[in-house]
Amino acid sequence: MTDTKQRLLDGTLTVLGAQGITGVSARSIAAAAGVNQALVFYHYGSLDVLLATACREATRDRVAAYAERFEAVSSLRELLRVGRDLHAAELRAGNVSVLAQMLAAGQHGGRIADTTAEAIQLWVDEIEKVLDRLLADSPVAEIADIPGLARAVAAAFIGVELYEGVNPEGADRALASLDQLAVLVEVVDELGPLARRALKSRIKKVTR
Amino acid sequence: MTDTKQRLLDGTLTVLGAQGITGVSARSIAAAAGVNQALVFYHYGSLDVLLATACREATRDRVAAYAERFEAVSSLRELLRVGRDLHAAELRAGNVSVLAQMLAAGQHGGRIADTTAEAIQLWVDEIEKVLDRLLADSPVAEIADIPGLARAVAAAFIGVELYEGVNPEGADRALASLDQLAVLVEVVDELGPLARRALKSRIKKVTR
DNA sequence: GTCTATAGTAGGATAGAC
DNA sequence: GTCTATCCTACTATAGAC
Repeated sequence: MTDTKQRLLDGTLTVLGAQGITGVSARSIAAAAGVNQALVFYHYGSLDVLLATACREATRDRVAAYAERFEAVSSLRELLRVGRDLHAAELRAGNVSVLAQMLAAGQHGGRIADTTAEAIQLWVDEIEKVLDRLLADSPVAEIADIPGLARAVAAAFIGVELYEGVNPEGADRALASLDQLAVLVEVVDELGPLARRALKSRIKKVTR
Repeated sequence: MTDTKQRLLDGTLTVLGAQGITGVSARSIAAAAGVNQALVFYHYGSLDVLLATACREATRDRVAAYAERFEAVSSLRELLRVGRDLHAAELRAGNVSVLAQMLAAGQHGGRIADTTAEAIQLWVDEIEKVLDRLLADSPVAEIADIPGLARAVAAAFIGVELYEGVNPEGADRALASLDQLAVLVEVVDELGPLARRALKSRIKKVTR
């Protein structure tokens, strides 16, 4: 990967973070990268390809950077904790909501949509592994589709990232309330075997 | 409200739904509205104002249209049901994710950000009323900040709307898993007074 | 209120010198 | 690989006729 190609990828993330998808252009990206505008097309052929590549690489990097922390997660509250740390770190780095911006841009098919779906899947896979591990013995696993739950968690996280952009206090409050809720989930999950058996039988009755 | 002003508002929603925020321009909106491009500026002064107005009005309309259904909700599963119906109806109408598109566009302050925050608040207020009612006697109310929870629900819903755009099957699966999860919540919520008291005391212990 | 016309600007993309 | 220069298109916004 030549220096310029990489600078263009970095520049893409910079612009997405600083101005959002509406601020993206070959010129704005090249300016952020400190290179000539024509090089966007020389190296990537089109803006779409550059955007898609930047999204894919950035997501791969972030997922890899957080893989260890995901592996160490041993409760739902910790999973939320990792999510909040991730959120805070991205905020500081200015890389906020790159995925969210790409999602908005990719609502109508095409390369951007495909790439964004793949990028989200990288996160979903990580979350799914964690949920599999955490919920294996839980009543939750009896009734809920874990891969579906992982998708819900990823989508919800992206929604909060976007919400943060227009209402930081509201987003913090939302995350705090989820943390409080996670306490309840853990308490339920730590019920003794007797209560748990009662719970499972009730679940069976309701879902039958 | 003159006919043309209204047509421009409708046209704005059409373009946002069909092409997303990146497809928005005075020309594309005027074309969708079937009016002259210059009228955008005659009636609204700028694109930003038109976008903000359209978002505000559209959200007001949708919230008003669903107010009755929200009032009738008597369980978390029903709340989710209303959300899914809303989601499906907007999908069919092509009005999908107008709020999500505006959120993406409003990530960096300005009129769009303010208007979007206000629009989301309209949904949050409705959700909060429902949660207040549903969770009044629940252990959840003991520990969780209901307004915060309402914000989390609204943000998560928007995230799923966006996810739907790039992965419809994934989004459906996510919503289905939440429905399954809601069963668990209801079962817990319907525990007898004895079990509930035990739960509350455990919660006190954990949160102390 | 609505139209045409247009000034001025920004952006995608390419050609060709170096 | 990188640069300048440029073409062409699309956009915002305004002026002025009707």
